[in-house]
Amino acid sequence: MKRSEQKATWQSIEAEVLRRIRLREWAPGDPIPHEDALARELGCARSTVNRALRSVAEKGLIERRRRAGSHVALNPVRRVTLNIPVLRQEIEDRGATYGYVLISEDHAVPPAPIRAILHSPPDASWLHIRAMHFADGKPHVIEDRWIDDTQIPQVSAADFAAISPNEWLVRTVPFESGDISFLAEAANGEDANLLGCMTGDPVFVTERTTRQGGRPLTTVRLVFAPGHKVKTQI
Amino acid sequence: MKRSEQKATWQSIEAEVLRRIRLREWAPGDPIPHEDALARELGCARSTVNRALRSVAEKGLIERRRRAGSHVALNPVRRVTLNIPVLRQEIEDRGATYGYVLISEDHAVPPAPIRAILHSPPDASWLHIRAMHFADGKPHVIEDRWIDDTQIPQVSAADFAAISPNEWLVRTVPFESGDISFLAEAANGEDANLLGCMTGDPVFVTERTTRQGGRPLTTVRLVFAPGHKVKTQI
DNA sequence: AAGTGGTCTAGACCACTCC
DNA sequence: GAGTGGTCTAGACCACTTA
Repeated sequence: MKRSEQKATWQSIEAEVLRRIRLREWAPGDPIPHEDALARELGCARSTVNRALRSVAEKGLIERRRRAGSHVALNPVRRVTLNIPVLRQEIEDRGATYGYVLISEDHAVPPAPIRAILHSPPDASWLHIRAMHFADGKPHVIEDRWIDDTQIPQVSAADFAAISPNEWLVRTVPFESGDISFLAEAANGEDANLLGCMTGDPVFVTERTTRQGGRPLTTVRLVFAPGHKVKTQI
Repeated sequence: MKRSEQKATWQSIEAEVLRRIRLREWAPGDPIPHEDALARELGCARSTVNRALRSVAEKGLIERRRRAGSHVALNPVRRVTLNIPVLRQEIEDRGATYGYVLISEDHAVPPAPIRAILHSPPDASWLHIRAMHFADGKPHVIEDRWIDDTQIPQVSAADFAAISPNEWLVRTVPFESGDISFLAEAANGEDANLLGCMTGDPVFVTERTTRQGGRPLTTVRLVFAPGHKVKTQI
């Protein structure tokens, strides 16, 4: 590899490492050369090798541990990144016209399954909002959200007839962590009615809970109209 | 910020940047200080600032362009990473016993929708495999896969009665790129029969196509048993 | 044309782990 | 205790953009 090369970039180092892993020059479970050794072999600084190997590790193809070195992963895990934009953005990015309608807004005690998610006592009342998002006038998704307005007092100033909770929260409330689930469900009567489909039709559902300092701030259930697909690249 | 500090780490710089964005010290759309300025202000090297800002950019909270500088993103996009392990691994990681059965293996011309995905001429024949994966003896997912065995000749040596195409391919075939979709569908009669559910039950479906040098190598459709959830952290 | 982020280098120290 | 990856630094050059 010592031809009339340009300068080695970390991308080129990464490509070389990926090549060796793909061709089983370095087989699953094998240790790979240390950063120092690779730097010498490939004619670059150790930090360049470090940058490349970090990228390979992020892809799940090698595992790195201090003192133990780097090993080719035994169980290569595919890591996929999903972009989750604000719903309005998602619709407009597809060239469709965005529409939004508030369905209901009140305070209520969440049903048991929601309480479990929120670690909420059986008598605590949350802000409950239901709304719909449209693409080109057609129902796109139902937003069913519970908000802890004791933790987010500014919420009382929000006008959810004009801006969706989805968008308001993203723009207003800093969040720390959360979890997301994706699942398939049968549309219940009310969902079907709102989405303009038949009861029992399969619908794609996203459940998301957002936390701050370990405490749930809000949990939302998004029920997408039949036919919705989430796509991404590997 | 010039108290008796430890040395500034890129994580601490990142935390400070995130704090300023959250508190709207730097509002959406605003330009943020240049790397040089931040390095001076926070008392560290520019490369440390660079490392921190790159991390913030990966999270989708700022946009960086040469010459134009870094700006707080107008539409913060949540980025979520999904881990997609080999099916066997996924089941065993949950503490369940993995089971696998080959249903059918033959050569056939794919139906039109699959041909479209594969950019396959109307008369080309592909290797078609159907198989099932079990968790603790219960049907977990149907694997319905088409493989281009002209591009993957080694496939003739694989024994898909003993190892699933899913696992064999991950372990054997290097891939370059691909795409994944997630959707909800109604179980058709055959799927329902295999999964032990009712026809029309909502099922979570994953469609994945893998390419090498732009050419599709394989496309697979995974039909999960009702109740399946994909979970991840933000 | 000029300014900003992207990257490389060489050297250094440190933190974590495994022996 | 020793070796490996993790990170910081100071300086440099480059690539890309936009003014």
